[in-house]
Amino acid sequence: MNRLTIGLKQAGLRLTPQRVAICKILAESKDHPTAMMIYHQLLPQFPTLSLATVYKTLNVLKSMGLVHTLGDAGDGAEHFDADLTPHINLVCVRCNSVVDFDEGLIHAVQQAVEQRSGYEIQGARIVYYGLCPQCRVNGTAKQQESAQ
Amino acid sequence: MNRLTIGLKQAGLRLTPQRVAICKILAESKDHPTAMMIYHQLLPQFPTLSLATVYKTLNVLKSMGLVHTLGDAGDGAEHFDADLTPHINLVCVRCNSVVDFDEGLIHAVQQAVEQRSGYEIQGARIVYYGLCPQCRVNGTAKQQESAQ
DNA sequence: TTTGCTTCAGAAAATGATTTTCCATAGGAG
DNA sequence: CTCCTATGGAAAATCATTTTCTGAAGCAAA
Repeated sequence: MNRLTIGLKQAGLRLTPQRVAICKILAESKDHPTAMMIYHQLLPQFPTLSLATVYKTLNVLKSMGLVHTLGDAGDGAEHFDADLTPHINLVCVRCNSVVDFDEGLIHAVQQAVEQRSGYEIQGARIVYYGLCPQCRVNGTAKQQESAQ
Repeated sequence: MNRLTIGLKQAGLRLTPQRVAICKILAESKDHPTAMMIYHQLLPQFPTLSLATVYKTLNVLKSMGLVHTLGDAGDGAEHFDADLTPHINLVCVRCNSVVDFDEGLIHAVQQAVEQRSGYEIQGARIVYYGLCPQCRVNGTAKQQESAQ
């Protein structure tokens, strides 16, 4: 029972096994999964699981503001992030990995933006993309040819 | 002849009228257009223009690093940004508008990230989303139902 | 428990953005 | 002028995501 399932319950939605499982993956994973990744991860456990169910649940969580979307990481699919604390995502353009990164300065940035722009800020998507340390070293051929 | 067309030429690509026109729109527009928006904007001028041509050109520019992509702004389509200087994009979740915002602090953020993460940073996507001042005031119904 | 209403998962079809394929042509090199 | 490659356009293909429809629970009230 984590923040996500509690949120669903408080909203009056049913805690079905599928939803609980999806929430669990989101809450525990550090790799910012896509709907497809969640689907495959749960298939052994729920052989009849439908991708539509995953998408529906993710959209519910998103519309409730319980998860954020990062946009695609070069693989053409939407990545989800259950970590709502302001943080930076580092995307490697070669291996398509996404990792979190904490940088205290961004709190100040958000404050400044909020005050100077007049926007009512609901969320942020701070993504830096480039080569991760590992791919910088490997330097040569692409590790995965990407899914484009 | 702007930075984009020069870039295409230097890469040995032909400066066709279509490409020049697409570059022109990218270089001049402030509203971070999608492929579809560019397509419609050019249709009067090039009645036989194909969406595929727009996408191909945009992908060329993107792979050359001459434009950035912002991810979708809530309308399910990729938005392009020809302004490569580090800046913030503010997305209004109600009217789907995208505006630039300058905040000096982000230079320091990027420096810090680069040094502490070990990543070779090639670009950034810094998007804050929420309600723009106008939509905060109007408060009620959606202004535009999306740009499809 | 039984009745009736509402929500949900799943399958399949639909949608819509983006990409690919194929072909005729325009431009440049020699 | 001739060859060769890059290009635009039309149409088909892809692929992620959404919608529709249906039957099966879950829940409330009697």
